[in-house]
Amino acid sequence: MSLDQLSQEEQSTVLRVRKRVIEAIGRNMDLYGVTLSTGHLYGLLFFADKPMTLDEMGREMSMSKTSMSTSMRTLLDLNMVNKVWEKGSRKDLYEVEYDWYQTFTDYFAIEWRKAVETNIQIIRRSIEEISRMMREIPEDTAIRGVLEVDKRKMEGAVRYYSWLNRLIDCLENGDIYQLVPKE
Amino acid sequence: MSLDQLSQEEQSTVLRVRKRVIEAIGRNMDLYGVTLSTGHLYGLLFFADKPMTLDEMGREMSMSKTSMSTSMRTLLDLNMVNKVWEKGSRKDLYEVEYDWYQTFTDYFAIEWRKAVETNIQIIRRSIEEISRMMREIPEDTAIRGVLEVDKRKMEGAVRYYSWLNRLIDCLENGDIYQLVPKE
DNA sequence: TGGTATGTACAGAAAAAACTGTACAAAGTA
DNA sequence: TACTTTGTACAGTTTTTTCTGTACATACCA
Repeated sequence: MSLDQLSQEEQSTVLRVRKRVIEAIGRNMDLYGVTLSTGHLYGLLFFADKPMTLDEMGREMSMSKTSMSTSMRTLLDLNMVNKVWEKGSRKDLYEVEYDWYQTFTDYFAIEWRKAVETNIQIIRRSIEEISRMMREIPEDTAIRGVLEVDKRKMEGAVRYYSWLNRLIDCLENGDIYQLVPKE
Repeated sequence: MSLDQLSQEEQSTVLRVRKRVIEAIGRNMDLYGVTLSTGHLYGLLFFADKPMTLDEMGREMSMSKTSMSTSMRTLLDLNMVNKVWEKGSRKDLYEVEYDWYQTFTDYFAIEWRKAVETNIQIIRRSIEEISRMMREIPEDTAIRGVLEVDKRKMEGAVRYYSWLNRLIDCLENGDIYQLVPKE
């Protein structure tokens, strides 16, 4: 059901309400590391009654096509919007992922998982290196103590990262809903 | 145990290993919305053997004191570092919060909670407004359909936010460790 | 109380990021 | 095949953010 079937006054009423919500959603999308204007684009798409093309968005947003294109790329990479295929149309169509639980999960599965994996690898390698050094150093020397402390700190970090990994697993496989049901 | 008890060579070895880890930690701190250089400062503090003052950090970091001051403020606000009081010293002392589980929880309790609360309030108010409008509009009109759809979308959002709120509760009260034990 | 050390506010400079317009590549259509 | 249409790469511009240095407020000390 499209907006242009409505009277001028009705349209502006609906748009005013939407705008406030779009603003609110967009403003907090920096938690996902996306730009305010990308957030607005997302909000626009959230209220769209059907998948939209870049041109349609441009009509409502006063943004360059290039900007919109890169914004959509960002949102696609985060699985926050989906590309929809419609035969007969050459244009790309976008629609928001309305399953926000999934969106939340994907964000962690994508961004946080990536960070965790890199860090865990770097730290493990560093622990290895330190252990190797320690084997070649006599006991009760100053450097041994320093290495010991550093190593312990890094081991703590690895333990935390492994927990975070398991937490993300629980998001992905849905176990989290046992503890925190959708309602 | 301080580094300057060690030989030049030993020091450089330790510093090389640390630097790689600091780099890794700092690079991914953008997930918490903090700057790369703030991340480096955090990393420096992570390996420090005792709470540090701004001047001590300045000696190792080549950053202006102002920058460091604001960085520390940011990290304090996120509960990622703590201010330590040591009598006899006029200087502020900072040390990292080594409980990273707590750090993770606090981040959500602070940043995400804030976003959720604002959005939930704005959306609830908008739902109210729409409901009020609908009561004054005859059935089976075009605008009613539009309002209906918008309302349903917003109700979905509220449901998600309430879930997120409960998830953050579970982080704060520790219930999360039933599902994902620290090990 | 005056003197000194310490952290931060503020304004301006530097750096980074976001945005735009053009030019082009890719893919569909006749 | 030539002709469109559509999305994106890229370089340059604008905007935003981060960083710095100075000036100042605060708190401690003698």
